[in-house]
Amino acid sequence: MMLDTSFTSSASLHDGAPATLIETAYREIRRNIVLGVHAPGEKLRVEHLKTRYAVSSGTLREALALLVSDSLVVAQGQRGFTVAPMSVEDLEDLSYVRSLVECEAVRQSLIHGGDEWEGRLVSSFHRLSLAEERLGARTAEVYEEWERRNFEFHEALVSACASPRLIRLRATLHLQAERYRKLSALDGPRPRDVHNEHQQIVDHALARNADKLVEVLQKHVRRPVDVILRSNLLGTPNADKAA
Amino acid sequence: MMLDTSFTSSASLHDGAPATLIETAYREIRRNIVLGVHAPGEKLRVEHLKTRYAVSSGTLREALALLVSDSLVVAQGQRGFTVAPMSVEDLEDLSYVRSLVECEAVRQSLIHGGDEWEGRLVSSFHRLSLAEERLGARTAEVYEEWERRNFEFHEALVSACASPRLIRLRATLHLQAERYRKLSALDGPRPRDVHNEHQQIVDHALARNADKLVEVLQKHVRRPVDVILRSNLLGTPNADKAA
DNA sequence: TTACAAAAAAATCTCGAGAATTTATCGGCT
DNA sequence: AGCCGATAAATTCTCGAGATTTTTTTGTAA
Repeated sequence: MMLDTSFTSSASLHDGAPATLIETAYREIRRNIVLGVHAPGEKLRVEHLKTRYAVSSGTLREALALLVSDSLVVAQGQRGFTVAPMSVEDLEDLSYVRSLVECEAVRQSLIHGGDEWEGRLVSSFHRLSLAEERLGARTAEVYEEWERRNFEFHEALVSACASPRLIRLRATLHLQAERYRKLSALDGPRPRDVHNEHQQIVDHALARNADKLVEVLQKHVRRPVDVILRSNLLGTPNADKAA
Repeated sequence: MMLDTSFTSSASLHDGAPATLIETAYREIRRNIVLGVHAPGEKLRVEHLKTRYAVSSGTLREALALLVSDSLVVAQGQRGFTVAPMSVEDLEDLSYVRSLVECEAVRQSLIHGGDEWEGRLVSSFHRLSLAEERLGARTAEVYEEWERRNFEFHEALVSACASPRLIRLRATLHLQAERYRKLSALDGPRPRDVHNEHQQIVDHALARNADKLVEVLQKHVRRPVDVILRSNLLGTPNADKAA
């Protein structure tokens, strides 16, 4: 059958076998959740989605189950599936855990990384920079390509970490942050700042300066929190507390 | 229908709705994987398992998908499901990540924990101690009850941590370690030592001595590694290196 | 004897329909 | 008017059979 998935270079989670309908549906739904087509908190009714994604209920349920393991969908027995809600609290929590995991992974990567690792890092940074220059276009395709290369850059950064678990965990958390990142990009898109941060990351990494690197990385991870808090996107529950 | 699951007090993952067949199958299979009924690396053929667990293929597939998110089962598209392999490397990796997560969660718990938290901790420790005294019996029921209370104890320890994600992550990792813990219990079961460690954990926690607590906890988490390495359980790949 | 290729068997993946449960609607009562 | 229970609709959960793919077996040739 071989559906055209147009996912030739996607180095994403749960890959290795993009040939099943489950996998295809999984990716498509995940993409639509990240893009906001399926809003946070929205109920994902199997009966409706099966027509949208042109698969049977069983297939769809399995795809949704995969999304549950990514924490992008929540399932409550006998009451169906729901898009994972977004909130300031969740973003805080996510950023906190990300910071913990990402920083530790980077430290390990710095210890074990050799020449090939540096090569991968520089290479992915270069490709990311190229995508950054095209961000002015503001089309969905361009943004998604940037997002993909951003993922690959951060993956390369920790790729010398000796712990497969930590690497996988980092990837999952990175994916969860994507929705928030996209939200924060709506407000103050300062690609220049982001580029500078990435540049600093590379520099400190190549200089093997772990403490400086972690410092920048922490700020980098927390950036969406600050942006979203400041712009008051997302209903801040205690926004009226200032009164 | 309401099958008798005999899981009355199980405070486990993916709970909240144990009323579906998927959930029931999920728990049963998980239990059998942890108990070693389904050996590491073993292929989980849906056609065979559907008779064993008396559910249809679709239901079984969904239950297996849930186990994939627990990292107890690995799925490779178009080639079915397999019990996650066990190895010294994996144990090292798991213990490393567990140590990272568990220690951070405990530190947070120590910061935020109040009187109710101390109450939960003392209470769960007491119940765990009671179960420890019965461990001489060496029956499966007694061991499983101990394992359950051990889980609850460690959960209570981090229960004041403000990060839901970190708490859930800890629980997942704890579950993954269960197979190795059971294996290490086969060799040198020194319940007295384990009890002492738990006692120290409680003492340092109540004394709010974070550094000491983390120190003990790290040793505690790494214990199975030492035991399994020493007894040479699991095929140590370079065991013949000593020759 | 070993290697290679085609056929057979087994297993997975996929589907649509039926049973059980939850949610919404409507009528009656205080 | 507002609340509560019964009926109806919608949705989820579950199943077994059929289509694809993978694995094993078998036969043939070098």
